[in-house]
Amino acid sequence: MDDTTDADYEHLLRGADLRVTRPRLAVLRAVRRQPHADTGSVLTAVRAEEPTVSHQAVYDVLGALTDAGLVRRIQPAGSVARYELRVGDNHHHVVCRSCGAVADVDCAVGHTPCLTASDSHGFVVDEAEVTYWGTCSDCTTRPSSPS
Amino acid sequence: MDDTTDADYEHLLRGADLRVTRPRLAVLRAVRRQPHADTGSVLTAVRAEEPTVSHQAVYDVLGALTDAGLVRRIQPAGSVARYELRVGDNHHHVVCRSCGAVADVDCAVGHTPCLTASDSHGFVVDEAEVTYWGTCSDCTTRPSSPS
DNA sequence: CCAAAAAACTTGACTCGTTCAAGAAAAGGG
DNA sequence: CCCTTTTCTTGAACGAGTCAAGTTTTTTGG
Repeated sequence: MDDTTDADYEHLLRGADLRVTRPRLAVLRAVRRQPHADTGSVLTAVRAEEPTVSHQAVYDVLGALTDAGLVRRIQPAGSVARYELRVGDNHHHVVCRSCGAVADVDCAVGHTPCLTASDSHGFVVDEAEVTYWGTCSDCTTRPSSPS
Repeated sequence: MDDTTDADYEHLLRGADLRVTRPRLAVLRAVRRQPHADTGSVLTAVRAEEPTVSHQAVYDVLGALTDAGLVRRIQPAGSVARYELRVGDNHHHVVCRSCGAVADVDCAVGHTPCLTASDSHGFVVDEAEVTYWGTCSDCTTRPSSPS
């Protein structure tokens, strides 16, 4: 399905004027394997392959990749920062109020749905982010039982 | 424009089965005066009227009022929690990427716009939150000049 | 109006995601 | 292969928010 290789990630990094390093490749692999992973999970996953990578390196890498537009950072209210590789396709997220699980949702309307705000108070708007809130199927089935 | 009195707030609180206390009234007044204020600002504003109120009380009160649906908590990525009195009218927010300023935006489509996600992966969705990202007029005029 | 029960508040310590700073190591151009 | 720049390691620090124990206030019922 997604057989992206390290060579592909190299091209991505170079195209963004970023040096190719082992920590960065490991972070990209980790985020691909676990979409919506938080920094801690990425750190754990990275260290499974590269045991010497520091937590600060992961913060730096995720920041650099986010600035370069190679990964997307989301942060639903009440959650820590989470990262994903799907970028530039205007998709949104459903978040479970009870367990915090996140899933992707393709935009209902198709393209830049509610993008044009009626009155944006002088703001120059460049993105509309939609977050759906609800309860995931696990939490619906098994009410009030923390993971 | 908004001449809500303490008596009105009393009714609101009692209607939500919450006791009427000086800290709660002070918090409601503070949030009315400064929509989108963060907890720290609310604390400062409250202490101008009630100097002995603890920071924990403000956290408790804002939590209780949020649970009761009397105030709404928003938390754009990269920001601390902010609170507002406008509740239950399905409005959204524009957030300035550079200075973090927040303004209200009435829903472009009118009512529950993108609410129906195309495929919600088994989630039971009860709310669609829209956040517009951009640059406020101040930051457009005066580029890269921190407040 | 007073007392008892429940809810709310004060105080102070603490957690944890994230950032800051200084120096060491690695990447890439010449 | 060396030099410059970027990136990474190490370790301390910051700050929003939470936890816990004990006191005060609100409310209800006598």
